[in-house]
Amino acid sequence: MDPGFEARLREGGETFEERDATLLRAVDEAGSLNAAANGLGRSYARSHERIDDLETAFGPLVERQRGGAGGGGSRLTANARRLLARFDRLRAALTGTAAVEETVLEGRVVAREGELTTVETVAGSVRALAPDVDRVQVVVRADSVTLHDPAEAPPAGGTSARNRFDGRVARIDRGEAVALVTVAVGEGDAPGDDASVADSPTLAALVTIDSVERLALAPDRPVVATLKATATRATPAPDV
Amino acid sequence: MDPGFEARLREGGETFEERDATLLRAVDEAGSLNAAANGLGRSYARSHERIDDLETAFGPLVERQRGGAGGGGSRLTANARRLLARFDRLRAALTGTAAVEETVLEGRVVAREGELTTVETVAGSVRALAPDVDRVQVVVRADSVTLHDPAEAPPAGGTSARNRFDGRVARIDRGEAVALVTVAVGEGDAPGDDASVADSPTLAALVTIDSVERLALAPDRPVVATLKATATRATPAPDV
DNA sequence: CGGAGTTGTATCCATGACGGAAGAACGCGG
DNA sequence: CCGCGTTCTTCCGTCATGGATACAACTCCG
Repeated sequence: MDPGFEARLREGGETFEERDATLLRAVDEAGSLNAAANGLGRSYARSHERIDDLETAFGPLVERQRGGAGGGGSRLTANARRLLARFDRLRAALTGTAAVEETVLEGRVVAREGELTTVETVAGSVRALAPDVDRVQVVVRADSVTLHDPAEAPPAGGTSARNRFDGRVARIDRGEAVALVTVAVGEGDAPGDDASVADSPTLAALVTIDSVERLALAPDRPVVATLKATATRATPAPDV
Repeated sequence: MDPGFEARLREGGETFEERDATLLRAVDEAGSLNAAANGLGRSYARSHERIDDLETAFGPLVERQRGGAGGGGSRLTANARRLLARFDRLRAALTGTAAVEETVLEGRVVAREGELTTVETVAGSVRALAPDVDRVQVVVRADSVTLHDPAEAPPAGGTSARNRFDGRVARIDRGEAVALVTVAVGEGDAPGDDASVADSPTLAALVTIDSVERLALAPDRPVVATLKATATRATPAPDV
């Protein structure tokens, strides 16, 4: 079951989406709306209409010229390029979060100040942004977990990363440039107690290969994981 | 222009989306598919068909019972509840990234190891995940920036947060439980030089009110911002 | 001056999605 | 044994989407 999404930009009742982005890009490459629509296997008339609609909401997108050398053509405006870049950024951000590994911890809310809560989980207590229910799932995205050398871990008061877990490396999955480090964060496990590592809850952290080497990460090495409360979101737990 | 998305879960050619989630939730509340479809203003026949299709891809979702007390009814399976929870987590994660403030820095790629690059920007050099182009926009999400007390900032080698900026607080926008802190990260600005703060590039950081107080953050106070390379994504810059 | 290859604009039509309606099967309760 | 409110199944009308086609307008070029 793989997660996905469809990115959108809304403005003035009109929504710009993937389909529109590919159309604009095709116009940019082909130099004419006709060729673009043709190349995409879409009808010229609809594409033309679509661009008209988009322009009323997002401002001028293509400069059209009819007649002339080669019969004319269309070019993207600077506004259109900015729109495309904005759309790309949104999609990149969403792609990141949709694709990245995540750790899910079930727990219950034990304190709350507005949206900010303290959630008690098997891995200890976590500060997270949570909706107004009692039992929640805390979602920790692997790319939001920072790992530290225990000797040099920042003191609890000196940083805005308010969640801190002492743990030990359980596993390292190396990729090309990044590595997924699984950290056992069982609360009361004594160092050297093998059984506890196998059983304790884990937290996945996505770090660069570089960091793996700088921190000399290896299975069973102690490590400190920190994560920001504002990057930690909770959702209602399923009441099975 | 506000960003948005449509979350999806794909499995076996079928895609589960918002519409389906609301249908399942309505069945859960109403206790019968008939009442659910009716309440949503959707046709029973279509809703029934849709659930059938979803079940062939995602496994059993509703236990149907026809006849009996009250004519029967439908209840969600545990599988359906897990699916809903999974969908909620995805949506929550996407909502977070779509809604959060972001800082965009233009720059050029000066080094690359696979997907991991070093990008030179006005705010200094940043390690980020970037596609294979020369000029990029680096996107830094405010909830991925961690702030530190300069005196207690972790040494560069002892943490997996590989990007580090020394700066000063430019502005603090307090919310209910969180605050958006704008940090001036100009490279060579001398402390006390007011003009440089106004001109230098800024980085937005989303932290809890709590952290604002612990770190005694206030305009013009020095602060260290760190962020992970794996949470920093770049996209091609628009070639205007 | 005509041809070429566009941009505009209008119209037709195939397809799919959806609601509405109608009817059969079901099983508990009165 | 009958009625009720479901779940199932089928058929039809409607609407939105989008391709296909046709045609006028335009302007540079040979």
